[in-house]
Amino acid sequence: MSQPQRIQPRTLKGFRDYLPESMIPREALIDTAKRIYRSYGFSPIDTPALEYLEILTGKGSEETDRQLYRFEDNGGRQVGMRFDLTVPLARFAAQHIGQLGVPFKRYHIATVWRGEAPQRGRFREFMQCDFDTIGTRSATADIETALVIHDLMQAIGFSRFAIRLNHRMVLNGVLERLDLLDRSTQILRTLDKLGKIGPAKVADEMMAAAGMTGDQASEVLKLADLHGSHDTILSALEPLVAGSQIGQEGIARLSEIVAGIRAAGVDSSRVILDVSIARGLDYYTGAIYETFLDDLPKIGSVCSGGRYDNLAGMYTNQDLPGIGASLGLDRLLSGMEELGMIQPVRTPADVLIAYFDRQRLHEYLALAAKLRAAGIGVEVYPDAKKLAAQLKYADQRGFRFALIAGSREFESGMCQLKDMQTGTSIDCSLDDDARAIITAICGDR
RNA sequence: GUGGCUGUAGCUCAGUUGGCUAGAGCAUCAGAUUGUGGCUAUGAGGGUCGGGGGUUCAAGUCCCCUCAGCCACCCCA
Repeated sequence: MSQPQRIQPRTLKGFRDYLPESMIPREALIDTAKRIYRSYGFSPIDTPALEYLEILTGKGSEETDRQLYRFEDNGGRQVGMRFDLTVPLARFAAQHIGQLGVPFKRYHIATVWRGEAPQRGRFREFMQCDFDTIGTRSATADIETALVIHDLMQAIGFSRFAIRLNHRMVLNGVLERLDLLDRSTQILRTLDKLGKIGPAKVADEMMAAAGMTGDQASEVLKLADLHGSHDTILSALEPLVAGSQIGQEGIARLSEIVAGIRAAGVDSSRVILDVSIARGLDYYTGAIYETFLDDLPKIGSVCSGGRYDNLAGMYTNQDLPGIGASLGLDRLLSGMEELGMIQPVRTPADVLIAYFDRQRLHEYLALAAKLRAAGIGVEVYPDAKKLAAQLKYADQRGFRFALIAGSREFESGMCQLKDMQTGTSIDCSLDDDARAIITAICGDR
């Protein structure tokens, strides 16, 4: 008799399992995002994980094409796994916009795949939480994008964060004045590293990689020296874009957005005009957003996005401008963990009913049903093990309450509701549809 | 894709210039008069030392390859 050949249980590089203790906060975050998106009228959509390869390739840089998971399906078709949610949105919009009408607001929370080198907080399979408004150039949509980010961050539980706002037209205005517009992609990508490598190295790289003169580099870097109130920065920008109509328009647009955000009641310290953020992606054409945590600036932006014109030009003649942003779910979760914002809970239920008295299973099941009907999560322990073991189980999983009812309790019509955190228990009547238990639990919320 | 660092139990690690059946803490499970968890002692399970090859009388330890993780570049969420 030979031992059966065991297969080593393992996951692919850059792919992960999620245990309950990480999945519970993850789902909570996703639920919060959905709630906020929906509160602004964004509707959910979904698209296939697999697309025809031609849909996905050639949309970003060479780099993104290289990172695309691609293969031939069983029918001999060349297919690829979606790399982000924006390209599928473009295809989706080109295909369905006739039925949807504009403006169209959607959110899309789904998994995407990129075959790049994994690092901390970077994986080959990860989730994006996008929301976008397409079919309008209105500044209202730009304002609303910032408001969604703001509300979302607050709903998640952050008070110390800042949304950094910029406009590509301002950047392009500066480049136009310096006659550098033809190299904007390279220059902006370099500028985007400012927070990481500092102005001196950015200047070096601008001269080396984009062939700029030292004067040109320092002109561009003046953007980074602008600090202060929104009005201060906006007026300081004027000379930097002098003579550029694009730049003028960008400034006008930026001030319109800032004014709108303020009118909606957002504390102005939450929105910072940072005309040095550029975002690496070429397709942004207007407002750009990045969101940083005051307490963890080095983890980078946790919610980013911007305006792009001509989203679906590759697929349709219809003119579809849009704006949107994406919550960096994994980055945010690791940040929250670092800040101690995540409770170590391994159960979604509130109460564990101990299976105490072997004869009383049906009473336990009936009681559980009553509590569930009141919206309380309840687990009935499956085995009539000794109470200590069941309480230990409740403790380790993070149940907030244990409900203890043996023959003694049933005889008196009462049960013990034990608060696992404090260790104290209160007696609750079992009569009247367990009303007493329900108020004791819900009153605690 | 390029470069650097790392890889011993589920987790954090020890393991002397290569030398007998590879250890600890935490975690897990079991039991300590079968009605009360977190603390305390007790016991048990769990490792082909990431995998493969080589050098050697002898490899967790040295060499090569490979896989995986971390860091930087690149890019990005």
